[in-house]
Amino acid sequence: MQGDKQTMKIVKQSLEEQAASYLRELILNGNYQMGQKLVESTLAKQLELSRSTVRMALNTLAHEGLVVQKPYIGWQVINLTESDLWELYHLRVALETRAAWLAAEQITEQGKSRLNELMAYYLEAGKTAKVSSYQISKIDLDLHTLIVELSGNQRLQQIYRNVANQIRIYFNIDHADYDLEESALSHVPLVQAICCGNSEKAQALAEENITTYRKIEEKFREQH
Amino acid sequence: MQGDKQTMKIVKQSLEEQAASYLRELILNGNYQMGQKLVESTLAKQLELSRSTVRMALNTLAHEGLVVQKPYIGWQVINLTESDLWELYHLRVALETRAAWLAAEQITEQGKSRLNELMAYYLEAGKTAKVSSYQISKIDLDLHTLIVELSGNQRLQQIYRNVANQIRIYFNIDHADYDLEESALSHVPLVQAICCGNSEKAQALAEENITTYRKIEEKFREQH
DNA sequence: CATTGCAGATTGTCGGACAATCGACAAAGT
DNA sequence: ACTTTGTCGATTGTCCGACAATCTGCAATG
Repeated sequence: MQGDKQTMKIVKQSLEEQAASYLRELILNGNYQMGQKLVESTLAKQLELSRSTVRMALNTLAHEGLVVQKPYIGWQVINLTESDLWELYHLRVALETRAAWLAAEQITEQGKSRLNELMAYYLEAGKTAKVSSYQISKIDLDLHTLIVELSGNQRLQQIYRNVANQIRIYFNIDHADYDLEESALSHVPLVQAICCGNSEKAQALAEENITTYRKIEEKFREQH
Repeated sequence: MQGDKQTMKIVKQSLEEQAASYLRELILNGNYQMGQKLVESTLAKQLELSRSTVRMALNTLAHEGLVVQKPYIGWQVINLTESDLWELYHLRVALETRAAWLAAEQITEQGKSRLNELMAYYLEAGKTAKVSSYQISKIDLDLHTLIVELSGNQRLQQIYRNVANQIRIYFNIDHADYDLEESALSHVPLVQAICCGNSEKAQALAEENITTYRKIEEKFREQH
């Protein structure tokens, strides 16, 4: 009634969406192993939903690339291969470079503050110590996700989210140590370029920035 | 039994897939208008399938961006707005530039011949006369689709297909005349760069090439 | 030892049922 | 006249149960 916003928020989520979100989190948090079988009827009992609803949720996750469906055999959590990582890496390059360009092109004051805030948090965290690649990838993805968000392109954002989620699955099983501070520092020029509205430079830096992650891809190749 | 390949091909497509393909073609060929309502029960009768199966097919098309679903209201063919075209345009840039880079990076003899073959057909068709944007977009998309295919990145290919399909919907209602020959000629340097394995140049040319299509986007803006 | 055939498990598809929600219009109240 | 409320039809959301189609593994067969 007053000027304040009403904080009341009605959650309107279909059961299918809720089931999909639930399973998505389980997969992303590593509760399921890569390639693990998911049986419709079993999940239906666990979630106390009908098989149809579970099936639709799995369908959604399949479209997001988190699970795969083999006809008459079943669903299973995606099993990332070497070539999958290669594909995801190049998709990231394609999407993030354009996102950085767009973000720089139309950056606002609000956007700048959000970027700098997250960057500051990133740098602060970097001072602590070496951490697992899981955490480094999380905070790194947060920053890149923000850049994608600032691109203002919802379709790009949606696709990027799916790509990023698939990458997160891999980082769940990679527990090597990386230097978080070095990672944080390498993002500073990119953030600056975006805030300055220098789109060409932002694009180039974004590409260069991801290229450093190629090390991880190569490391994967050695292991297999 | 002999050395020849057996041409026997068992079609193994679920009813859902068949329904999705059928509806997809209807939408892409302009049999439905943008924003038209699609009723599950009506389609189920038409296709002689159960509502569940139709629903799953519509779900697939929704993930592809061809239809949208509003809870408790229904499904409808996507209604492309100005901002949708803007999003799609930049997605094309992001995907195609990387695809061109990748294609040039790993082009094979077979790839070269396929490219040159299609390019020759393109140039030949260009000599005929002015044609509608529908046809020009079709043959143009064919070429770009081939480049994306030659990138060897299946995920990129999949996403590009969805983006291209959404763009095709718009070209169904844009019947202005364009110069096909000019369009064909503008692609020659790109094809050459890819065949020469000059990835950086191919990337730059791909971006420049799509930029010419910005005219269409601007034209759309004027109309609305 | 290779092939065949069978049984169990799981998915693919269907039809029906009922609740939940939406849009629109009529009815009621001020 | 205007707003609010109630109602109704249409459509989707969800569930259930049933059966066919298919895959896997293993036993039976030759």
